[in-house]
Amino acid sequence: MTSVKRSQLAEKMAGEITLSDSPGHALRKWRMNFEIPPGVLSDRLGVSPSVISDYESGRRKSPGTAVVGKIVDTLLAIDEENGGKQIQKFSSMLFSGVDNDVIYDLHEYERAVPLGEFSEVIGCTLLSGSVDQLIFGYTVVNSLNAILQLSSDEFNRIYGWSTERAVIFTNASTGKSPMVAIRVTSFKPRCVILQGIEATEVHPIVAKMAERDRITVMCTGMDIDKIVTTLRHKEW
Amino acid sequence: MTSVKRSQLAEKMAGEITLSDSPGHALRKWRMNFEIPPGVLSDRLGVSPSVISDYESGRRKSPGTAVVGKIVDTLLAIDEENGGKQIQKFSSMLFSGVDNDVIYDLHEYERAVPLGEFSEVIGCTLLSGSVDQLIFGYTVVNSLNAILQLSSDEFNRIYGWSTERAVIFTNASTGKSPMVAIRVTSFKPRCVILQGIEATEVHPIVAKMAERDRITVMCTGMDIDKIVTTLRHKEW
DNA sequence: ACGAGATTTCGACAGTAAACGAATTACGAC
DNA sequence: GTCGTAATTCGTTTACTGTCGAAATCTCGT
Repeated sequence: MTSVKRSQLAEKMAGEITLSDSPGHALRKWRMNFEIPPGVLSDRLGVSPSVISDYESGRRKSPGTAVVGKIVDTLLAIDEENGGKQIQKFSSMLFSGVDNDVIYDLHEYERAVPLGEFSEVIGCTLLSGSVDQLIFGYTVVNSLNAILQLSSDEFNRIYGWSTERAVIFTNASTGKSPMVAIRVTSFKPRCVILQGIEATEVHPIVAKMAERDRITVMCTGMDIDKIVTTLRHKEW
Repeated sequence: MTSVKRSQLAEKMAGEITLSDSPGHALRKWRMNFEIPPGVLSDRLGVSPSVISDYESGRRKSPGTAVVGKIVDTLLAIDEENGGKQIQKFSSMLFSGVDNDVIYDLHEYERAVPLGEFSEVIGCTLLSGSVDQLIFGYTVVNSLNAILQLSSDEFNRIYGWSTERAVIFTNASTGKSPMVAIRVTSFKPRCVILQGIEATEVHPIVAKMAERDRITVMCTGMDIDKIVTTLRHKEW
């Protein structure tokens, strides 16, 4: 399962390293935070131990994004194999109270994605509105109940960095509650996708509410894990 | 004034760009988010416009951290000059509800900093505990009142990424309230610094409470903006 | 205090990033 | 549709990254 925590932490680490005056020190700091010896890291990266040492000592003043990314990812991967203890430790610093339990996945694309294509790859049926628009990311909301109990401040977080996005509600029964949740807040996503439900099972009021906020509504029966895997790794 | 929002956003941007499969696209995305034309960016960076284009088109597959950092910083600088509209727009995504008003500054160092040196550069007088230890960062808390109203979840955020840090309370009167705030929570910083107060003005109970949690307490009369500037840019 | 293993330093080198500037193409305004 | 400005593409140069491997150095356990 793709972890929001993991990618948030990765982003924080990469950001800190990249902005640092001495990326080497930042790199070392994080490796030490994860309590991973240089040798283990270099093994996993398939490079000689001297490489790690060279970076950390600052011999390379401005390592490329590829290297930084690979190192960050490897640190996290090693930690995950050991039970994710450090990721756990840092997770309280991320995303305030809203985490995995509520948001199953949240992702921003680097360019505008045509909603038509997006919906196609996850097998959507159009219920209302137009598919002819662009989105920049998506959010998969896991538990509607949990969402309803969030403070408005926290709620806004499900919108990530742009409301030009699709919000996917898992295990919808009639689709009414998700639409109510959207209705009562001021931020409107471009598109709502109801997962785990057939077009015929959707409550008729859903289309009405959607039109009022000019939101496109679709449904899909595809398994949620398959959806997430597809959406995360798709090259648009 | 150093803005927490600004550096948080910078970190997010840099992280996203660094971890991206195509840093060029991420770079472009952010420049466009800020609505800054390539020419303006290149001017500000003092490079030819083709440089920007080359990065964004992906001719450089793995730009160095220095370049990414400079571009991110320049985008933010240009936005700030235009009133910080975009920074504002994105700030709701950062740091949940806790922001500038409460936390005046928050910073993590890349290596352990001796508390002795740290306290010396900001002109501290030791009141209780030992100066012979290491810290990894600091937090400047602006308004004690605001702090007291935070939820525990939010409160923990003042600890940043490690409790091995100094927490500086501005405009202390007797130092009692800050210590109470610390007392009632489970996370303990290594050191509390009371700003804007003389050693003789500190309430005697402060030392007692500090000993109980084994926290070093100091005070300083140095101006808070000077403190922040000093601490941010100091090379240890 | 010794030695094995881990870590760091450093010379070498191939490949690529960083930058320029000229040539080309795209985009608005009229 | 044409002109002018802005943006992109691309050839070229220089400097530095990315990597190795050998040698030097550090760090523990006994």
